[in-house]
Amino acid sequence: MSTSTPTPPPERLDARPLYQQVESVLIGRIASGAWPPGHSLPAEPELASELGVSQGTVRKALAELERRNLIERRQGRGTTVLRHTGDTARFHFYRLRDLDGAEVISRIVVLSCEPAEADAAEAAALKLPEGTPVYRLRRIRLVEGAPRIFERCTLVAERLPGFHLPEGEFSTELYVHFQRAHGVTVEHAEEELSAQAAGPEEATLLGLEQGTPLLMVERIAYDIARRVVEHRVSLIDTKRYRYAVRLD
Amino acid sequence: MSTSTPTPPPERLDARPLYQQVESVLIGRIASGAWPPGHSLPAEPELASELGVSQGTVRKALAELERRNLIERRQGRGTTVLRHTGDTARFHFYRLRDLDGAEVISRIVVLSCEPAEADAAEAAALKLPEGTPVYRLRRIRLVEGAPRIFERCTLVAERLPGFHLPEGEFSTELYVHFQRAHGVTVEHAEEELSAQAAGPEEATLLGLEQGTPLLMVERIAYDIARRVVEHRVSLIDTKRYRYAVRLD
DNA sequence: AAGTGGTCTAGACCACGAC
DNA sequence: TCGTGGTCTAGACCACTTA
Repeated sequence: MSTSTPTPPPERLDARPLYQQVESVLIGRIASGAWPPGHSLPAEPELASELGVSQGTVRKALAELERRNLIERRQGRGTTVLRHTGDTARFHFYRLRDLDGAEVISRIVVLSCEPAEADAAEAAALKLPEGTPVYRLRRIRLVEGAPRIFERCTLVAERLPGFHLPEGEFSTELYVHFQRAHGVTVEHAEEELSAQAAGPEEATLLGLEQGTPLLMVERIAYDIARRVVEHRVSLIDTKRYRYAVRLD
Repeated sequence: MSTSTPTPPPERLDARPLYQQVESVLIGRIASGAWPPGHSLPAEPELASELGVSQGTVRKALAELERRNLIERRQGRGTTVLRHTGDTARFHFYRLRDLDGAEVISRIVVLSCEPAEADAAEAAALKLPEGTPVYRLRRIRLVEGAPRIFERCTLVAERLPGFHLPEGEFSTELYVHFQRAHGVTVEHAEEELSAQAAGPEEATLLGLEQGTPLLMVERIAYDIARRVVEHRVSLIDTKRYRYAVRLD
């Protein structure tokens, strides 16, 4: 018989490298809540034998999860699923700095919070059909007592069923609340920046004259499974602040 | 004699892991020009035996260089030092997009280019002493024929000795020129964004009324050795454009 | 002292690209 | 066909944390 006939596709449904498959399994356990924030993962050799791969392959998968800020690895202590604290949420998603480069501390005041259906603009931004159930939030951020940022947030209701703000808790960072109350971890976001003149509403709320230049930041936030969670428009008075970016 | 006395510091001048030391050696060869842009690196096993480490250690160092966009690795072809093309320079350092998210093509017009000494503001931004020799550049970027961006660039003369723009070549991306003419590769940059009202000069050059909101981008650019190379202030008319950022 | 992740090695095999 | 980088394994030893 012919020995030159190559083996036909041997039923492999997994063209991806092993370490990427391991990565997917681990992400699934985190995203599903099987391994909630704060959970300690099994040791590397244990994971390796459970999944039937070598420790090196597990390590490569864990390294990628660490790069994505989903887990924390510490020599001697083990590997744990990262918890969104106010600090980490701000560190990753709050780029405002003062003129000396120091982090800007702000206090949040919620103006309104109500269920709604996505209008045309929101639907386009979220890439969801018009009329999709959402929650609309309007907030102000005060820096040293003065209103400097006006935010309109649109939350995807399907991702955050029964969303409501904790009683009297106005100042919680949204992403910390998403994780605690809904098990939704915001992993990354895309932003588009431009300069806009303050309109009547912004001018009043921020105590500025109409036409004052404001930095407009339009954000779309995604969860671990890369599903869209939120659309947010922030209008920032940057007279005394800067939005910091690192390019590489 | 006592066997419990630990060996005293055995003359180790290299507390860092081996793969980081390998990384430093390779970066040195690139930064020094020994391996110029486009150069093909020795194969991994060859590098390993030359440096007296295992191939795995070399691979870990190369992975980090690849992450920093200094080299390109291709299965079957080998590893080469990356060359700044107009495309790569723009991809990494030019974040402007139109309202559909498509890249914005611009044509550069140089208004002025002259040697000078750093004034107080420039010195502070570059973290160099006042009076440090620099070159000052003023440029306009035209999008579809219309002036949309006004840039003031301050170049550190020490990094770019004898800097001058190629004859008649007004439209070259600066970072491509830096690499070709001076062997200086810009690796990363830090930017601070704010909204500013157009002043008289910007208004005239961009054909706007004074007071029109502009996006101000202040950039500091660093070379491979993380030395400061350039300070740049860009004023952008964002009526039809957005500055795109990804957070993670 | 025990257990964890971090480093380093050695070697097998695979997939891709150039010749 | 050969040489390259990509994947995967197995195992040794180190450094850190906790108890």
